[in-house]
Amino acid sequence: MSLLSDLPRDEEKRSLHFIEQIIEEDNLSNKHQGRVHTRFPPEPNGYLHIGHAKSICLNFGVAEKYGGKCNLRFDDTNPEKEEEEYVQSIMEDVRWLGFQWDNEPYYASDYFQQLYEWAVLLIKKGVAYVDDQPQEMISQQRGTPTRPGIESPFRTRSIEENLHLFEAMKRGEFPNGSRVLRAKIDMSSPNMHMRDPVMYRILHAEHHRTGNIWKIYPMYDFAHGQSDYIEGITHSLCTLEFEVHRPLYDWFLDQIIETEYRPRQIEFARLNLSYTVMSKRKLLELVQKGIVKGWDDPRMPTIAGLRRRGYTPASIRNFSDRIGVAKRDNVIDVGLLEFVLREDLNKTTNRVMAVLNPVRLVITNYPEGQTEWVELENNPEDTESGSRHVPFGRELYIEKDDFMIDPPKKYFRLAPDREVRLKGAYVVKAVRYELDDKGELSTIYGVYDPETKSGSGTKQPKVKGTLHWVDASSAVDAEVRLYDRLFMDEDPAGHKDRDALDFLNPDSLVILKNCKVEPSLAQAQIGDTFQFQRIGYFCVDTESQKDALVFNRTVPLRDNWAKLNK
RNA sequence: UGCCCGAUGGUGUAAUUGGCAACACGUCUGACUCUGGAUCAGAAAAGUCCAGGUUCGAACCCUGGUCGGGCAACCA
Repeated sequence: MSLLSDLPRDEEKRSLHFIEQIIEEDNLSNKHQGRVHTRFPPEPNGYLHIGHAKSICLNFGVAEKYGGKCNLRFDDTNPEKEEEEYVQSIMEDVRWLGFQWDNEPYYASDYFQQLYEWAVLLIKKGVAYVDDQPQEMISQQRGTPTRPGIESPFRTRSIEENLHLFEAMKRGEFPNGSRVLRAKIDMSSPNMHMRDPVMYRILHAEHHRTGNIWKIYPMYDFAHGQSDYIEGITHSLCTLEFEVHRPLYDWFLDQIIETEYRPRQIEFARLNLSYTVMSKRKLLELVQKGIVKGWDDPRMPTIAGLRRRGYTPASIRNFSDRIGVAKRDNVIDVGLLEFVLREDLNKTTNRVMAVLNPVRLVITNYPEGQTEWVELENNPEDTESGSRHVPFGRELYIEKDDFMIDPPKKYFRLAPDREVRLKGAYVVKAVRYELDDKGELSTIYGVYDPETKSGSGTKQPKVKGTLHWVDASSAVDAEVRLYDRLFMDEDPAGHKDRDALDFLNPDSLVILKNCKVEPSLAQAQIGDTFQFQRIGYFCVDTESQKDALVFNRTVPLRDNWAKLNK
């Protein structure tokens, strides 16, 4: 009978977060005739980040769950900060995450005329007035949280004068900052936002959509609720810092609404991620100071950065799902983000062989000049993925870390007189090694057992370790960029006396130029993702070229050996 | 020292709205493994910010504190 019983079984069992509870109560009481309409309202003044992703998943997710709609609305009421470039990137990011907004994108700027008319209405009702005072004066008169404000001398202006002045403001007859339109509410309200808030300011600036038509622009508070109202939004979800704005949101709506319908603002806690910063201001600073290479630098928590890093839309949606929605401040361990990423990539990406820090391994009893093609599974987690053939020869590259002259106990890899399995090929034993003039390991010499070929069916010796390798004669060179967290502090922006930039991780990017990858990777396209066997997940960077491959490390594999040695 | 909001294992989120505090990540064992990955089995870890009260029974209701966050842009 109820909507509840229409939900799929597993959804039904899962407990509802507080916003879903509100929606279901509204549906039960038929508040909006069962209608659910949300919106994601970014200001186009920067790139979207993982925190926005939470909001996107929430707004679109809730709409989808209850058979409703979700609008994309650009909150573009401040022409001085907003740009078309950001509009484009935001649309791209939302689509990439896998969401489809209802209709065309909406813009608060589409409502400028309507908003203006409502402002005139408020003046006529005697609840808005033009203030001629300079900004500093108005700010002074506002008082403090603990001391009431005082009323502006222009507060009692006649309606006619207000109308004329506001008209003149609109016509552009006054310079920036010379006058504002204010709501006449209560200068002694304990809520600072109710102390005659500014509704309109004069801005002789070019707007990215309306050009130079408007000389006055509405403030957020005078635009947002009305925009929601115009679009028929039922549940207007925003972050906690807008909680104190809610009385004002409702007050403006009270002035203009004649219908029973009205949107409701509901606040939830924004996402905080450990070891990173999330404010647009800080992110912009990282870009402008050249600490990262741009908004889409793979170390950035922006959607664009995560995408370039190799994150999948599904992993971000799962993440958003697992972190939940509540009202208490939170700091999510970045490890959770990495967990959902690996969870997704493990199931979906093909395994390939790549040696990041190569050292030569010569198999002395393998025929010189011979190459054989060994078969390797593409993805043991996905039976559909098939297999491929990879060349194997007398000279190979293996990982420097996979050989130790004097290994500790529990080291399962290659060492003098020790045997390991070369993945998909043979068991080899190291017999001797050479050092270069700097004392660095240069070549390992070993012997293989022809009887031990993978898949040959003969009974195999037990070896402790399996190594990845690349055939030296056919290996392809590649550059690999190892990314790590940008900050070494768990909460870089959370220190009163220190700047987040004090905690930068000097090793957040390590570039490896001499990597050897299996020949099939020569065909890899930008954006392709792989698991480099035993190392981690990697993707082809946007800067990669046909004969100058560049891979980004998306996230390393879990590594118990590394943990043991910590 | 005004107003608003919040407080549950290390982290995050639950608790059928007053009925044995659960799930996930992380941590630690062990099994398995031609990825020290994955998978599987198990363990430790909170007695719900504090103090009172109501109740047969309180994480949940009441009172008073404590701590944390937000609010004084012509930003959103």
